[in-house]
This record gives sequence, structure tokens and C-alpha cells, in this order.
Amino acid sequence: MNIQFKKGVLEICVLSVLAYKDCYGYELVNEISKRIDISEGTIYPLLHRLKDEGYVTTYLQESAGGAPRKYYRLTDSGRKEEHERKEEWMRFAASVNALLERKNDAAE
Amino acid sequence: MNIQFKKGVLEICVLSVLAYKDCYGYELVNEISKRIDISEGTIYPLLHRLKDEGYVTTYLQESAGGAPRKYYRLTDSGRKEEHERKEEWMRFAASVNALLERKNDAAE
DNA sequence: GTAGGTATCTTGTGATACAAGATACCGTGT
DNA sequence: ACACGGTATCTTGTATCACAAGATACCTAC
Repeated sequence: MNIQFKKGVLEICVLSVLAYKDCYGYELVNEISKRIDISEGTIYPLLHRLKDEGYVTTYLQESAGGAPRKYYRLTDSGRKEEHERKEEWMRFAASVNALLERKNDAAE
Repeated sequence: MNIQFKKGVLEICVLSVLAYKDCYGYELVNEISKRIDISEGTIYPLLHRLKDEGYVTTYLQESAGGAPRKYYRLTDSGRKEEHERKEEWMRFAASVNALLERKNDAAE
């Protein structure tokens, strides 16, 4: 999979999954990896960015056999951001598809 | 427009336009900008990469009033690459859309 | 106490888009 | 001759982000 494609997109994917349910980092990797490869070295810096920007809050919870889990929950601001970025992605993808399908606006 | 989204995608857009007709750099900027913002500082390094990789060849042609134009033409290898990357993009976009639309494979 | 699974986090590297500006060619007006 | 504006190409420095690899730590089972 082309690494470059993911730039900026993984952040939306994380926001989108979190809009569905609270998750901890490791869980997000597994959840998103069903569709798109993502590694741990990517998810943690990304989650820290989202927290710094106020889009998520965190809380710790014990786990059965293993280190405690840090859950991430969307804030209201994060929910709004998720909505906006999803729309932005949809518009972008539509533009690219239009270009790739040679709908070049009657280019001479 | 989110700059990050474009990473890797602009290269396909260029290949795709060139599959339709030969273009010079300045023309490609205008052509692609109808749908997606792209600047000159992006297109020229990108075109040099494509040439280094053997996906395009170039030829000079005079222009009516201005510097001579360097046209870019897809090679056979470039045509093949255009096809493959387009498919890769389509698959990727479909995966992202599936994730964003919460088709989370019955996640518990 | 050591091995293995779960989980978080950090560091260094590579790819690429962009702004800003340098360079150059040409026609027109003076 | 010379300056100007439009066309066109190219370079440099900066920022962002994903990743591999590894460090850290917690817990259970042996």
C-alpha cells in the first residue's frame, strides 16, 4: 500500500472510529488495520496530536493481563472536526476520481 | 485543501492527464488545478522524478511568445504505471470510505 | 525469575508538497 | 536600445507525516 496516500487520512480514520466508540491505541491499530495498514509507531504520535489539539480526552482503565489501557474519547470539538474532515475527504476523493476518469472539463 | 491528502495522489493525476495527451509543465498545473490545487514548485520536481523513473520522455517545442515548452509524453512503462496506480488509488479510496462509513465488520 | 503476551511511547529516516524566488525567453511600447 | 509584462522552467529551504526499530512497563503462567 502506498504510504503517501495515508498522509492526513489516518487521522480521519481514527476520529471516525472514535466517533463510533471509545478505543485504546492498540485497539485502534487492530480496528483500522482491517481496512488500512497502520503501525503503532504511527498511532501514538497521532493520538498525542489529537489530544494536544483538544479533539480527544483520555482515561486509564485496567486490562485483564497486560499494561493498563489508555482510552481515547472524542470531545465535542473532536466530533465537529470528525464531521468536517470527513466531508473534506469526500470532496477531495471525488475531485481525484473526476480527474482520473478524464472528465477534464472539455479540455482542448 | 488539506495538503497531506495530496501526497502521492498528484503523481497519479499527472500520469492520468498525460495518458490523455502530451502536456508541458505549466499546462499540467492549469489542467489539474481545475480540480485540485497544485503549484509549480510541486509539478517540476514531480516531473523530474517521473522522468528519472522512466515513465515519461520529454521534447522541446517553441511557444508563441514565451520560453520554449518542454512537453512530457508517457512511455509504455508510464502507461502501465498509470494503470496500476489508478487501481491502487481506487482500492485505497474504497477502503477509507468503508472505514468512514462505519462498516466496521461487526466490531464488538 | 524468566518467558511471552499486552500495551504505550520515542527516535531517526524518508517521502513529498509548498512558498518564494531565480532564471530565461519573447513581443510590445517608447 | 531598453524596460516591462506574460509565459515557462527550475531550485532551495521548510513543514508534515508514516514508519521501522527499539525501549519501557505491566501482568500471568511456568
